[in-house]
Amino acid sequence: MQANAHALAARPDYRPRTPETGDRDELNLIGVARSYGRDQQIYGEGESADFVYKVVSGAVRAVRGLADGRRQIETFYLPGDVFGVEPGATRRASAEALAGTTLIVARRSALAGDPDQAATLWRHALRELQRSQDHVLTLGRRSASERLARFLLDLADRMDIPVELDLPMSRQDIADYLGLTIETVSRTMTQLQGQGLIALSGCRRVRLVRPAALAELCE
Amino acid sequence: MQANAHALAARPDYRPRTPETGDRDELNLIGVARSYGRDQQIYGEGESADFVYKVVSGAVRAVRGLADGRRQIETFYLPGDVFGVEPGATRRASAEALAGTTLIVARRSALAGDPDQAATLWRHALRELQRSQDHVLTLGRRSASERLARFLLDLADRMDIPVELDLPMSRQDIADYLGLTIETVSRTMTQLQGQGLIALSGCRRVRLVRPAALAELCE
DNA sequence: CGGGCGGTTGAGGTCAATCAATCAGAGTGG
DNA sequence: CCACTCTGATTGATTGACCTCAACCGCCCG
Repeated sequence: MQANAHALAARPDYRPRTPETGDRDELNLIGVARSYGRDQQIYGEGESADFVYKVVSGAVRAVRGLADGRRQIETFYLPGDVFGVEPGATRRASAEALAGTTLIVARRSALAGDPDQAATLWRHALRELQRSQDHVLTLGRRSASERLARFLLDLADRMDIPVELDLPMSRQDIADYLGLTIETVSRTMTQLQGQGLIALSGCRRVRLVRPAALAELCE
Repeated sequence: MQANAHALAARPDYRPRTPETGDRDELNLIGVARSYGRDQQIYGEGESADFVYKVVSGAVRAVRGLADGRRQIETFYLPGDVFGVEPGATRRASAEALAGTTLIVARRSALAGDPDQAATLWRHALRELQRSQDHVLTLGRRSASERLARFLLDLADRMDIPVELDLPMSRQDIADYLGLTIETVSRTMTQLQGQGLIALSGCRRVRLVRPAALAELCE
């Protein structure tokens, strides 16, 4: 259970992504808390989309798979994030806990009535759209090191931890998020370390030594 | 001016993208019509986001540029599509007409009052999120030929033209949308033609000869 | 006929993928 | 405490898909 589970304060940053939106706003989701273990599925592709979720602690990945086994992680959800709103009635991706994770679960239909909650849900969805569009830019036009630099900065920003971060996901997850292979992620990580931009202590613990230089990498 | 400017009928398809959402719903945007010439900018990155738009005829690209000149097209807007809703107060991408294009323009603030229009706007945004997520999957995990096949099928589906389609965009636009170079797009196009999957008559006119085989390509 | 623009084709280079081996850490059991 | 194993991460060697640079083509228009 971490301190900054939600209500992250707005703050200046070397790479502010959404200066005009302030920061994530609170959705006081009325629902029950549920806990999930490592790699436990929260819902699967094709299931009916009856619930929305809010991350209290832990982290979640949204995954889509191709028939031949290729896998793309669409996004990671961190504490404070709301997810599970779909355009249609069924899930377009599956959601899986990265580690011990607790969520608040609410019926989607229960939110439609409250205009306040509906508006907040709307803002969350637009922010997810924004994220997805950033992701498109990253996958379409960036090199491996640019992708990784961006990923680390983004994660640090979202977790509200300026320099020292504990990756909640495996190398494979990072690879599937960035459209790379696990080997390339690993190589690029050590390469960034060699350039003195980051420092690794154990494969999950990353210190951003020169965040400004990292930011420069992805312009 | 084409026949199917909006209100595309729901119909079975070899690759239905959103069976449960039916098809795009009508937003009777109250506003003025405006016309734009080829490559004319509708709005630019960083400008304030006061208006929303609906495509009546023609087509629009949403573009983001990196400092070194790399360009990513986030999406194309076709007749019936609504665009211009942003998470924040400023534009995150610029919008440019592909050819002669007419739009309906409305103040965003004017829509907030009408709950009906707000709900439709909400659905459009969710659909755009879905598109963006499909785009992520395409860019992250697909080969050049898979990307192109998917692009052509998607376009045919959206324009409601089963097999014979007139591309409203240049090779460069396609390349910037698919995260490829113009040369690779060109080569892949002739390769698909060589395999008998498509037929080109002039570089803008494409006939999907074996759409099922194309669909198979992207599984 | 010549020029310009968008598209195609070709040759060679590069970056990330693939294939394969090794390493590090966590957990288990003797 | 020390093997032993299992899983995830790293490193190395090679391949291959796409990019880069460059020439050429075809069409439109003056």
